[in-house]
Amino acid sequence: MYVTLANHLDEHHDVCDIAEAPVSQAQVHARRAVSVGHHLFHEGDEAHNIYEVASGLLRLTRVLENGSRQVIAFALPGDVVGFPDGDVHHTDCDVLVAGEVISYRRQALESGAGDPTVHTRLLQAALKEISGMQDHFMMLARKSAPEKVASFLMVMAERTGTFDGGHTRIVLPMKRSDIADFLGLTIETVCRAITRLRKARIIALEDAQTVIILDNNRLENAALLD
Amino acid sequence: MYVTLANHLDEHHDVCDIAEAPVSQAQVHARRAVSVGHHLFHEGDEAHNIYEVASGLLRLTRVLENGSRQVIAFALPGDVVGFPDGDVHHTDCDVLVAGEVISYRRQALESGAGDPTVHTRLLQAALKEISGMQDHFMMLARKSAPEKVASFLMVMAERTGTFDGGHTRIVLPMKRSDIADFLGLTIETVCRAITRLRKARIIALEDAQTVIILDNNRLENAALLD
DNA sequence: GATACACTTTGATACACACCATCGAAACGG
DNA sequence: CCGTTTCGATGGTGTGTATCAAAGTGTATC
Repeated sequence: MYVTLANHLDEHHDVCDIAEAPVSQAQVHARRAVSVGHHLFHEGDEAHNIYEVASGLLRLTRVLENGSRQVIAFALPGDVVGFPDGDVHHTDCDVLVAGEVISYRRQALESGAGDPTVHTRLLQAALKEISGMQDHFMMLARKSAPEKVASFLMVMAERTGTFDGGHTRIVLPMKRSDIADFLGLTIETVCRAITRLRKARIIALEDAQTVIILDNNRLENAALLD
Repeated sequence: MYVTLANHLDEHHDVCDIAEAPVSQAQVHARRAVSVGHHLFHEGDEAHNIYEVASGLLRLTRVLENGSRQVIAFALPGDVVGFPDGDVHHTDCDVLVAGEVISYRRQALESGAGDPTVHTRLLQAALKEISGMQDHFMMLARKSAPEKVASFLMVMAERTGTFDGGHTRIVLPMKRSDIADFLGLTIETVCRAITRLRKARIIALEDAQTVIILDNNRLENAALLD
């Protein structure tokens, strides 16, 4: 199963290792709390920092001329966001779930002169991002609506799911409109896909934000509904 | 107008500057001719090199479990391809138009220890790639078929177009199926979109591969056809 | 507890695009 | 020269998803 969200770094390399590692260069990075609704940066802002999510959930968005919005990615703990294009950020980034981020100076990525560990780490994050986005291409271009929603749930389960009585429980902190804008669908289509998964007893909803995966296998091949 | 193909490097910094620059590190890069049909790498291959296109046209593809193919990008002169995910390539890459590529050792990107000029250049190419792919997201997810085709023609015109009696001429070396797989459409839909643009006198076809842009303005807002 | 608002869900309809089939043109090989 | 193949273009049909509309659910406010 490939990852369609922004990519997590090597899981064996815990975020805290970095955040609390001895600082070899002054001002290389700093941990910082962020609250819901706060914008880390806007599209067009000069890019001073790159951020690694320590906890919480970020949303990266972009707006088309016609006003339609695309959610580029949801950034979960371990993800790195804010890779600049030239000198500026090319997406908006705001906070959906409060948490902490580690900010790195842009130079930590762009120059090999600083801490080589951080440099390599950020670089690998950028490369993983490219790979993950290519996966996302496949999904946007080639999957049906139910397949997209099922894939999304699978990825969220893999990354944020908790076990609970033999089943996996997922919390979806984002709104249906965010999911729709992430998958290239409408809100209604997302709802319907979820409803059909529910009626097929593949998933169950505790509430609108909380999904229980009842049948992982069928969720994987969720193209064949009804 | 944003770029939906793989991203060109700074145009003022000609490819040849690098290719023929004094080599400060042995084995840093090598120029090499590639012929039509040749594969530079396959998905899953161990990634030894990163390639910059000097001339010709490359195609990056990926295949879904169900067999459907996605063209991730067409790589034109100035583009860099083959950014690894971990140790392996995550796309296929083959040659659509013969030309020359400059191959760099993967270390030239991943380690800051080598030639810093090359390192920075490859890194910036990777960052531009991320930005360009985000643009491509917008197109795949949010644009209609005619808009996608029009955008594609605009980008090709911008990058490869030649002027000819007041109009821009574009050569499309790839097949309709490649364009379709790039845009997330079917061959038929691409053909029909082109036909409608032609009947609306926005473009003209010299032959199937050669497009003349008759009305740039209307091509930009090509949602409103008929 | 009543009202208001935001969000989710469900229903009905329309249409864009996929799918299937056909045909013409060009390229190729015997 | 003519069969074969490949590619592009076009027509007809079906369906998945967008769109429009409205009801349902939860949460905050007074």
